[in-house]
Amino acid sequence: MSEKRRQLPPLYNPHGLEQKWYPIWEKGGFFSYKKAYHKEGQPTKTFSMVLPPPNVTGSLHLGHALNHTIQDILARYHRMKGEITLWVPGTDHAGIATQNVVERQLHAQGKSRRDFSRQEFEKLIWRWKEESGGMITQQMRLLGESVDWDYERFTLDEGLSFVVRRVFVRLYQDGLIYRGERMINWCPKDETALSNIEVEYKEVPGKLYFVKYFLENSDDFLLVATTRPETIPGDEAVAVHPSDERYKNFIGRYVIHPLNGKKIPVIADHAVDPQYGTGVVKVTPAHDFLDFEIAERHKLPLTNIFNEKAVLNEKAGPYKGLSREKAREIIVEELRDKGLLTLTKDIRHNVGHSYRSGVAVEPRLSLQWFVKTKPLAQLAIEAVQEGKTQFFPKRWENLYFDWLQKIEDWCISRQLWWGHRIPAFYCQTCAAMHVLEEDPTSCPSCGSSQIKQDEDVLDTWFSSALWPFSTLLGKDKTTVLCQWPNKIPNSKELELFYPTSVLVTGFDIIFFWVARMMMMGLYFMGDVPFRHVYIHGLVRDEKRQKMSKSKGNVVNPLEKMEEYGTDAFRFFLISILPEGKDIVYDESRLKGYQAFCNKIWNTARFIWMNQEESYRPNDEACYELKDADIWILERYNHTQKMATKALDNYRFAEYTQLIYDFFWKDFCDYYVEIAKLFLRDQEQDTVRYVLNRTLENSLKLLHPVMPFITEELYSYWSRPQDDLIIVSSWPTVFSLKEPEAAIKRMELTLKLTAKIRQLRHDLQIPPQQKLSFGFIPKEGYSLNNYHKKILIGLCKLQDVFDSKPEGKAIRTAVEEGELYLLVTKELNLAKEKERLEKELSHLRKGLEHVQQKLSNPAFLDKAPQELVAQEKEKEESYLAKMKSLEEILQEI
RNA sequence: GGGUGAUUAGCUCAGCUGGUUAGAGCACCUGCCUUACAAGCAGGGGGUCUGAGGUUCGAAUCCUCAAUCACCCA
Repeated sequence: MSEKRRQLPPLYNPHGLEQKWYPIWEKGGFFSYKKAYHKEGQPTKTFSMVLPPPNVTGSLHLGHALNHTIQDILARYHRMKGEITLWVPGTDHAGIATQNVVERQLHAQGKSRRDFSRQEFEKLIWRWKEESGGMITQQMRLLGESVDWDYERFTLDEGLSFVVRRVFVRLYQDGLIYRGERMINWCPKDETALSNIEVEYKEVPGKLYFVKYFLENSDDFLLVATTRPETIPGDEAVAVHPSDERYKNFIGRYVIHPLNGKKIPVIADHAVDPQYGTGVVKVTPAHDFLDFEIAERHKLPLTNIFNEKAVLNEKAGPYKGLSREKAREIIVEELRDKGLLTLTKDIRHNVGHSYRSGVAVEPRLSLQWFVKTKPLAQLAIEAVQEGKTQFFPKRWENLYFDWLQKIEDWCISRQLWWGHRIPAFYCQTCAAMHVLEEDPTSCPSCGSSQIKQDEDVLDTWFSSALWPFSTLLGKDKTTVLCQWPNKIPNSKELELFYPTSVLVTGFDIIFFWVARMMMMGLYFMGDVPFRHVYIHGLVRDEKRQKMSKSKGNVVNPLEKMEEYGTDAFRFFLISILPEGKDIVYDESRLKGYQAFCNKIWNTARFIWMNQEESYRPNDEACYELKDADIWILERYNHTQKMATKALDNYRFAEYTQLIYDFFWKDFCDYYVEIAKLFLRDQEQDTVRYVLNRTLENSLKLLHPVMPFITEELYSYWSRPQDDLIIVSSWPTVFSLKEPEAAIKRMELTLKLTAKIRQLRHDLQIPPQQKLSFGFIPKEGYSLNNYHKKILIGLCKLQDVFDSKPEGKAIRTAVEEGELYLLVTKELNLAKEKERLEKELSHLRKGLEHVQQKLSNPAFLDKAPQELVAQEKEKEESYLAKMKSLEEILQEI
């Protein structure tokens, strides 16, 4: 029989594995649920996820890498468990971000989008999208994501766009979408409305200006405190708190506007904070949320003095054409000249900024579209309260409830050209407005052909909110039309996979996305969009700072994958993932997991070096398992159970930790070392079987987090071509008949191993020098030749005797018996003595601890009897150990 | 101002329903190129679990207060 053995290089090289395996998986249809669906016939259990769609403009950052790896673990795990698994990928058109990219390009050519028609500009963006939009999906392949590319979606696909339109029309018909003139947050840079949650409040330095407003026909004045003097041209009143004694007499009188001399009233309103500034505020109804409310109550005129770029307009009179910053300078100057500015005070205050552009938002009165969110929010709250959707970790539910309970109407119109255009049509002839699923050719009211579609597009998050079902309805309008919302016939995917099993996302978009998907899913599908929501934290740098391009502390995952290998990188991300907290990026651990990959590689290498290439572990053969075999299989069983449980509970770091410990410590450090002793003996078949099976099952346990190396090594066993680890079944436990006695013997062997190694080190006996030990076990313990062979092998011994060896011997304390080292020459015992004394004091402390408990009558009385018995046992064991230690110390 | 979370070894973190002599990785120290792996092997040091009270037979774990830090909302 010619022995052909597989030769592997001694250093694991991850490069090339991604490129090798990913196309095999993708082209082979292994990511497609249909493979399992057709195999199994009628599905028993399904598993589905939708990927949070990244911006089509974006590239893979660390946050994506983490988020996607978590999902890939889940997808691969459930697929291996035999569940019909669908993971839907896709990208988001990202209104402002994408439009900005193309506008920047135009700007570089000295142009703006206004130099083009809307259609031309849209074409430019589409062209850009086709050219560069696929970058992130290519990067996702590098990460190994097992998404079903057949279901790849883009939020502006025909089908998805049609779903958006149908949803819009329906919500409008149901009175849940309306158009109205309201105060909204306006971004002067992008020249569009934003929703409330797209505004970030940042504490910035500012000034509080104290300005005199003289009373009509009087030398008396009210001192108004304001942070925004540039809005003074829009003032329509000054206001005080109704019960503020200082100003009671002024209510109902008039003051003279400090700039234009207009007469404006002094009003009383509860919204005024008497503690703020002087307790007198100016009211600028069109430029402040609070002032707008006050103005509504007091029927004040709304004077809008800014244009869409936050430049003062003709209503501001002489200040027309000034930017808000310039206007502030000039107005402050003018007030100072007039002697009306009495004081300025440096303060720090919160100013809203656009989360996209970063510029200060301008509260602005304008005509916009809104979703009436209260009724929808109620559905979303109840669904979570009833447990239809569960958050992991659970505490995130509080944040979700909080937000939904105080939710305000959602401004969904954006003054952009890139996105889903609002399907509202205005008749130029009869002024009627129609909201329609299909573009009309004439006005449904008067028949006029003079109709115009609304210029605005929808907030990108509006389409994202539909993602869990819009993606399952088909890419084209026709498939959507025949499937939804008509219940029959329904889409097969919708039936199989909605509600999706779990949504994986960061806490920062619970409001933006999770809550809104809940609202839309419940309203349109009658069920929650996902059963579970797994929330993970943000990745931060070593100093716990958020990573951002401007800080220059971004870590590029692709570089790290290149440097350390994708599997190591994935394992790293998951290992440092704390439950529901932010993640601190610590690269030293990444290096450690690179080493782990190498360890796996070399373990396989070792195993293959010792067997023929054609070797397959045969489950049918009758193996006589020895103690070490039983021990390692039991350790594996334990790991399998715990790791499976960890995955089922979304405890990802625990899952990786368990396998890491098992593989490296139990399997490599002990079992493989033991196996070396038997691989040339009679027992070799058994040992080889256990080595192969343990490795194989470990690879399977590892596959979800380390897909490439596991697939590579799995392929080295001779097996049918289509038998890939990605579609193998999740490993089960070995059935072991009454393994306890074997495990007990094995544990003693390993304990003696540790003891002997410790002694050798303490006595500074070089590793090469062979030693002899005698071990006399207490009753209930025994060592046979098998165990002795292990001891001899692991500890480099000459021999192990069953009695105290002849000649000078040093005794060492072990619970299970007496261990003697045969001394052949003078040894330095100082270090050993020191260690024993330390151990003795340790024991003394432990004993004290136990005796304290046992001397407490309340403990004996109230604690469970088992525990008391346990403590008594402990006490005895302490005493015994101490006694033998003391004896040994005396002997020394 | 309201809320949430954190505080455990030099660093990053486990420790889940109270019962361990408080764990891991990295870093550190000592000794080894033992033919799978020096990206390795063997051994080791290091913590009054932020502080103060309380509940309990028993607290890193539960409660209260305080301190510090972080994040979210206004």
